[in-house]
Amino acid sequence: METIEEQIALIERGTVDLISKEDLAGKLKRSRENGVPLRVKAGFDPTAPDLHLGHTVLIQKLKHFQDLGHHILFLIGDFTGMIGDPTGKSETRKPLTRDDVSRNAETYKEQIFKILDPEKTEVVFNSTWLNELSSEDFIRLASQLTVARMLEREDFKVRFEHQRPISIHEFLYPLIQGYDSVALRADVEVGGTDQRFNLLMGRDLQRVWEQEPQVVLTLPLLEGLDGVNKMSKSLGNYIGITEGADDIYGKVLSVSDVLMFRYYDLLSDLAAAEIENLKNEMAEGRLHPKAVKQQLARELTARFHGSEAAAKAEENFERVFKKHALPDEIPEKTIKADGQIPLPRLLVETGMVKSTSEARRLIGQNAVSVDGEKVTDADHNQPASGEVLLKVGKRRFCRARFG
RNA sequence: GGAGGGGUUCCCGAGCGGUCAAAGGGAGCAGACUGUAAAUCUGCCGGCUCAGCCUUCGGAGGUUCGAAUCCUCCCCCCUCCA
Repeated sequence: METIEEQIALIERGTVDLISKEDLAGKLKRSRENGVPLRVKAGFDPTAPDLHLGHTVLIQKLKHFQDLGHHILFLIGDFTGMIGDPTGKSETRKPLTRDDVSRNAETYKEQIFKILDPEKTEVVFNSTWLNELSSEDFIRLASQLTVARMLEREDFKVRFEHQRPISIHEFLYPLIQGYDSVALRADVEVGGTDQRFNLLMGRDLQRVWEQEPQVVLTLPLLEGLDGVNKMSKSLGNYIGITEGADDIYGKVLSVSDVLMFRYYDLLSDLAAAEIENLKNEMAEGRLHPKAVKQQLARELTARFHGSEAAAKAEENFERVFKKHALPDEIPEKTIKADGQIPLPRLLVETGMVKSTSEARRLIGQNAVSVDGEKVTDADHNQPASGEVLLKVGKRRFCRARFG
């Protein structure tokens, strides 16, 4: 069994803030003594059930706690979802229906249980207790904090200074998130660095309710594939954890060398020393950057698809991009046509391009081949018999069968 | 309640009666180069039966030979004053 120090080391790894280590040590010690696991809370937005690697930074951390025997409270903010975490530009969201919420919750479970142990994870919804609060309760809650305290939050402060609007309800978000910790009697809350203020709010409110303040842990936001913006679905720079093995593998490999080590630090299960070692070997020219990246791609692909699928994805990748051969699985489409069919139309019907205009452009750009032969004439008519192999760009393949 | 500023193609943002499918940037796509990297360079980037045609500039009407550009009404967003 791990010593308290070893537990702290694992928990602390990769974190930006740990408030505070003393509190954590105290809680771990007490947990050990009376055999009661710590209650570890993390909140998630009910509207984005498509998890990507950015979310897994946090989930991996929860896994660490779980591995140490603690209890995970996976909170779905179906109530707070109505407000939306203030960013200054987001509007109040449309309330989700009960059906939406439960559907999204199922999707969450499907995904997080690829990493977390369902037996040791409790999924909770904050509407459960928040819907019970009366207007009076809300006013009492709001009376606990001052406007000045709220304005300490970076986002509010900046907007206030620039005389940009802050809606009253936006103040409620941190309050409510903090109150969730009270309701759940959380010992620890984990979140992104952008959540620091909200997480600390939990400590303040727990003190008001005469609970021991939770330990706050923040984790860095993972950069997306572009290496600049944070990974997010709306920016399209993400690797979804439900994506296929080939896609995950390919996307990891397309990441820049600088970003690669960021991913190593935040996502890999390798010990910090091993990562350091890889970095040195590469710097000294003993390891090719691509080999290092491939190792990461294998690890992450294997996490969601198993090592066998990861190995296969690597094989596929090498075959398609290095030897310019075909992937082992090519989507097939049956196309209705008699005699012949204009090539742009064929490309649209197979779903490889959005419009005939786009098809014409791509043909003009030397990006289209039929049965391995480049076609450069946009008015080309394809004889519609048997089947043909279509290729657009480097990675779009389709086998069209005429029927 | 009063005053003012806006809504343009995926995003930001120019345009302010014809030369506008609409500058510029970003994103995206393709080609070159590579390690499918990154960076860089080049091209594309509304649709179609594609040297031509059709549909776009918050919505609906109107003026005009001609409107994203002018007028009217409506919807929405923002700022300031109260």
